[in-house]
Amino acid sequence: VNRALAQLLRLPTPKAAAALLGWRLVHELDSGAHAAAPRGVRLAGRIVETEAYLAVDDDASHSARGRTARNASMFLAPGHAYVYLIYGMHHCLNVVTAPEGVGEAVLVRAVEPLEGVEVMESQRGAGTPLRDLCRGPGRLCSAFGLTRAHDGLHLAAGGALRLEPPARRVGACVQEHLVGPRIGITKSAALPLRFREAGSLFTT
DNA sequence: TATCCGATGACCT
DNA sequence: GGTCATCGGATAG
Repeated sequence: VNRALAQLLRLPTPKAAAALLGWRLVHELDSGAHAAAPRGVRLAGRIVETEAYLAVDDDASHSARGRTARNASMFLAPGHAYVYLIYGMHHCLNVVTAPEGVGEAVLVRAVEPLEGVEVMESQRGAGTPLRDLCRGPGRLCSAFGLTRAHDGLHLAAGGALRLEPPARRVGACVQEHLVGPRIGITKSAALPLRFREAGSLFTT
């Protein structure tokens, strides 16, 4: 459906992770689903931090020990969402990459809030600083209302949850990104597979 | 069936 | 910088 996204997701996963910086994550909430959103609301954020998880030589990847009920969507075709529960209480959103059957994905670690900030605040807790609304994979899922119910959805199928290309304004595309080790893992911890926008105030 | 532990976040000092 | 909440998947027995 989205040619640019399909093309991006054909890149090797680390390159795709870097290229997703600047893209927008969009979630259109059902009308009436939230008190603060009586007519339906569009939540949107600009991706500023990602991590790549690979199918080979990556023990930190959920796909490292094969396909299970939990990680099945990681093996779907590129563009699907892989959403999982971590530490029994937080959710994390991944964008599936690599051809169908190959378990690779990009973890979306942080976005810069663009639209629907009031609803994000209501879902994250009143008084949450703007900078903290979507800084961290669990926080952004909380702000966007993402759960296992969104696991396996396709992000370029015109549904409520989708990715949209960077806006055509100066600075919308990420000019420069920083590369470093991934966060919160113990296995394959040294691999340089974390990407964040240089200078962003909204990264972890 | 039991045990271990994680791609985290909130709150404390 | 440390602690803890909280739970389901993976693995071992």
